Amino acid sequence: MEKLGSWDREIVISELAQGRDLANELKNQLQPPKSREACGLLLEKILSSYDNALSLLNCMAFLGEEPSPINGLLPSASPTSSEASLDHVSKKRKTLAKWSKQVRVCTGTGLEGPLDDGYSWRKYGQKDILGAKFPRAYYRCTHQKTQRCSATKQVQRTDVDPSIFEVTYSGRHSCIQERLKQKKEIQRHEAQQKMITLKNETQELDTKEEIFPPFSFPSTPIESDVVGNEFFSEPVKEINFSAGYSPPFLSPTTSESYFSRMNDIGIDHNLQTSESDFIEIISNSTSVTNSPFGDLDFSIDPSNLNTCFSHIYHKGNKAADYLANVGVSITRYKEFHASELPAELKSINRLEAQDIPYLRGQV
DNA sequence: ATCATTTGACCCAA
DNA sequence: TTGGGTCAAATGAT
Repeated sequence: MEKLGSWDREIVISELAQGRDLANELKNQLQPPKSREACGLLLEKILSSYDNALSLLNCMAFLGEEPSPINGLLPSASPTSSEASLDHVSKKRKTLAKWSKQVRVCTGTGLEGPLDDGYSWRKYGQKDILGAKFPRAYYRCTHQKTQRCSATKQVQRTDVDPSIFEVTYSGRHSCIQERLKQKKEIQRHEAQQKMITLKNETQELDTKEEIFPPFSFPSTPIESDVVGNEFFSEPVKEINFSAGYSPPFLSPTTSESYFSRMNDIGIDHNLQTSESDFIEIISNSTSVTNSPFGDLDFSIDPSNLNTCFSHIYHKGNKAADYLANVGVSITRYKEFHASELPAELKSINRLEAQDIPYLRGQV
């Protein structure tokens, strides 16, 4: 009988943590109140995050000794738990585990709602169901043939509330996208842990800056070591991209450390978009642009950028050095805050090492 | 040309 | 026999 694997645990923890973070973000959005759309979108993401976590827990409960339905989730009527736990039907084709969840469609946001669950599916059928207003659609994993992935799902609009879809999953993914997804979830969790560590380190650095004021040359071996080792020479983790998957222009390591460091600098609460979304954006934009952070600047709220940049800029040499290394675009920032931009940055569109006064002589 | 979706036909368990 | 699930040819999209 299938047990709760470590990656399952990681994903559940990650989903719940994300839900918590999004809820916090929503709280911040409400004081002062922001757009209704932004709040609605956040609510959808929060609900989706909890849905995913609960689905996983429900699935695990179903596969385990005691199938106990979890709040809001509906274990499928077929196969029954007794059928699933008994193997005496050896002649019968082995029935796959099933689990359902209800997904609310978020209209007007451009999202496809229940169909976008992180996997790629191929529709292979649709049936009118007796007594149901809406037809049931049948999907199988896109990689069923190439990778023998047996995952399928059925999607049906509920009669009572057409904005809610019931999605019934059957079978587990055994394809590459599943493994990549697992890896991504684990990385996200690791990044969160790392963030906490780095935040603590930042507080130590803040204390040091009281001794070494901003915009001074690194004057001690200790400070240089901190800049060189802690900020820019982080060991590179190995990510193996399987055939058929094109790696992003920035390696996941780069993007991960980017956010870790952004958080390290202390601006995580000012970023409107979550770290995972950024990773998603980076991955998705590979075919569109070759420029690092090509479209990324448009994902950050300009008002937050203001805070980010002023915060980063005034943090001194380490932050400037860091920004120069990541090559952050400040086009968007300039559009909205040209008057507040430090003189050194006014004539440039992309922050480079030579744009940083303290680094100018070194490149 | 390739891949995805649509949809009527077919299969099979109940 | 019937309803639900799947197949596969036709069609559509890129």
